[in-house]
Amino acid sequence: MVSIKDVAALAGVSDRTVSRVASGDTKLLRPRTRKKVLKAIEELGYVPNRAAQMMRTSRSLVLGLMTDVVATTPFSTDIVRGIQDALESTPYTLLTINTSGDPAKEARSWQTFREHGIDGVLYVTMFHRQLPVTTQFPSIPVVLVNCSAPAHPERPYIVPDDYRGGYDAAAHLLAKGHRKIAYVALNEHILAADLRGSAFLDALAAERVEARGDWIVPGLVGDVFKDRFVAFENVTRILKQADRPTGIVCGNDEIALQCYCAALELGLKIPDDVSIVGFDDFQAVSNVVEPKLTTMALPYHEMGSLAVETLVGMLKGTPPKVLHTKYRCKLIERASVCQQNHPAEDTDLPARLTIEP
Amino acid sequence: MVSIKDVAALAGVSDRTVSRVASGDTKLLRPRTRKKVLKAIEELGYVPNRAAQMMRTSRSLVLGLMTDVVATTPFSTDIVRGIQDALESTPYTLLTINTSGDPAKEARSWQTFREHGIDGVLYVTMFHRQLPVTTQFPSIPVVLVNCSAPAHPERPYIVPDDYRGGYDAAAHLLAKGHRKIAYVALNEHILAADLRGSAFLDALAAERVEARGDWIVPGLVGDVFKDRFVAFENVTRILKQADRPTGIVCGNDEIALQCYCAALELGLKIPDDVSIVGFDDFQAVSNVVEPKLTTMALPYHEMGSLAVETLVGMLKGTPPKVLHTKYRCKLIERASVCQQNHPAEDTDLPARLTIEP
DNA sequence: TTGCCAAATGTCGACGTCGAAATTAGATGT
DNA sequence: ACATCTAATTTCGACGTCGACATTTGGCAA
Repeated sequence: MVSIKDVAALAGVSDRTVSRVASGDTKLLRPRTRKKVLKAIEELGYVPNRAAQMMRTSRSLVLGLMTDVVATTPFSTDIVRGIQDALESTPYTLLTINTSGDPAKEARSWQTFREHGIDGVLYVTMFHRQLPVTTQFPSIPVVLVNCSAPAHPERPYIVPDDYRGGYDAAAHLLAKGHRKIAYVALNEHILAADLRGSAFLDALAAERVEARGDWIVPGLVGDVFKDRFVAFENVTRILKQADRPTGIVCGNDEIALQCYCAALELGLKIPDDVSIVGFDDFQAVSNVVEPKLTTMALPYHEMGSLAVETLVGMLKGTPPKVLHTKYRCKLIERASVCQQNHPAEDTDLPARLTIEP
Repeated sequence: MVSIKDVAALAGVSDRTVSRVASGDTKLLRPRTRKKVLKAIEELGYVPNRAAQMMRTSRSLVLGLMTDVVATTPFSTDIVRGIQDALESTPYTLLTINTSGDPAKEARSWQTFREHGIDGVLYVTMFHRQLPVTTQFPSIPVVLVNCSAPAHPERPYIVPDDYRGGYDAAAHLLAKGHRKIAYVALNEHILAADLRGSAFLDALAAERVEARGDWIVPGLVGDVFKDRFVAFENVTRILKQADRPTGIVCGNDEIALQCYCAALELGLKIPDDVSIVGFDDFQAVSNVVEPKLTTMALPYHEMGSLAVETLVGMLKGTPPKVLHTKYRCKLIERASVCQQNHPAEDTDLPARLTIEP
């Protein structure tokens, strides 16, 4: 391994001078010396040794990415992409560990991070959720992404605004004139399901539209990670009714995909007979189905970038401006929703609606 | 930072003894001493310092994962999962860098790896492809995954057997009695498209089944990473013909999804009117569409594991048993293919077929 | 009890880097 | 030419660990 000393010998200067050149310490260096050293570095193919730097400075310039299954799962890979993209403009590198959601493995991972002298950690979960109070964090900077830790209010976190996203998804159908709207929910064990579900109800209530109980059905059942899709059956049943909804809000894009299958198999046209709104903008589905899916995009990429920005800021000593961020979702309008000119008899609204602004 | 010396002081032994305990060097240690040191380690929360270890031993116990976009793309995340799972049983950790396919970034990444004293590298591509001859590798152990480097025949690689997969996919439909089979191809710029495509033709030829030119259509067009799906239009056109195929082999599962949309919209039943075989077993699609998709699974997880095994072996000094591995694909039978009892008039086969075994 | 040997533990130094402090080179003014 | 001052460079040492080697300990046979 070629070290700073080899370079120094070749360039005819002291090792300390080489160190200065290598770390871009331009101020106290004569251009002539600098050039001489640069040439020697080039010639020998010298690369600084991070381990040695770290021993000296006790900073590793490595960040830890701890995920449950995010990094290996299709859905939230955009968080990772956002993180990596943002890391580009920093001196940090990323050490990735996947815990598979196993607490024992998580404990071991923290230890590994400590061994590596990780400067800070991005703790990312696949589903938007609250961490159990038992979750412990070591005393290094950590930014939570897609999850919050009620037991650790001092830890910054970044989550999507699922409530608002759910609200806006329903509102979109309402704005397009739909009044008969079904909702196919995510797995009830997920926080996002709760948020989006109650937002759906609130959005309908705000417009004085009835939320029919038999039109609110689960799309996924069973334990998280072992759940089963049931959207197809449930939606098929609903769409077979003579009086069927003209629009469906789905808990995610896979559920929307099952709705597509159900609707199409029944000979219904999308969006004319049924309009469908997805959630997640999971491109492998949303941009492939025909007609293309209108869906609520989760701001994963931005969340990842913001997380890096926040963490790097903390490492510089700048506390985050906003400790807890709820990132807004964005509706991606494609072709699965149409304007609904609902005939009078379809709208079963209280008269007072007419005096609404 | 609590070091080996602090522990030594507390336990009343020399630092060297602590070092031995910490590295699990059981042989030359009295159990009593060991226990004493272990207690001190526990008490102080000592964690070995990898940077120091590395300086001493000049091995980092870190592997580099260099990807083009794999880690951030839904399709081949199983490779990463396979890698991470296999890493579990080794002392290695993973430093991840994503090059976005940018050669400049790739060069920088190699440098970063060198700085970190990476012991070996897993070089993974999203698509099965051949690396251009311009691709350079530094002189450390590297295992290529999902790609090969004709210019570097000494480098081990692990790729899927796309040809055989394509062959078996077509053979499956043939075995089920289908004789009128269409093929919707991947983007022609991808190596896998080539392999699977020619395998399709060979499989049909082997059974003396005609491969109709107008039933072989692209499913994706445009530059890789910027391509556009055209399977829907193309398949719709084919399925509208009076004489239409009873089975379709698809270049991947997303193309299969477009076939679903096309077939269902035309009022055709899957699998009774059209049987469909996908490729990739991209679960977010294959296990969600209704009926569930029969598809050729790429052995991504196994490829990742084998890559780690190979690399770790190389680091131990064991050269890989097999330098270049083609991993077999596996057909996942679900519900999108049915037995086809083709009437005599449908088969337009040369008479000599009757004398085939 | 002594002597011997293997087992157990200790001492020392170097890995590559950079902070602090010390030294030298170069510029400026007289 | 010389003093003075700043800019540029060098010297020195320590970070935590473990390999090589040195030393001590404990057990056991004579």
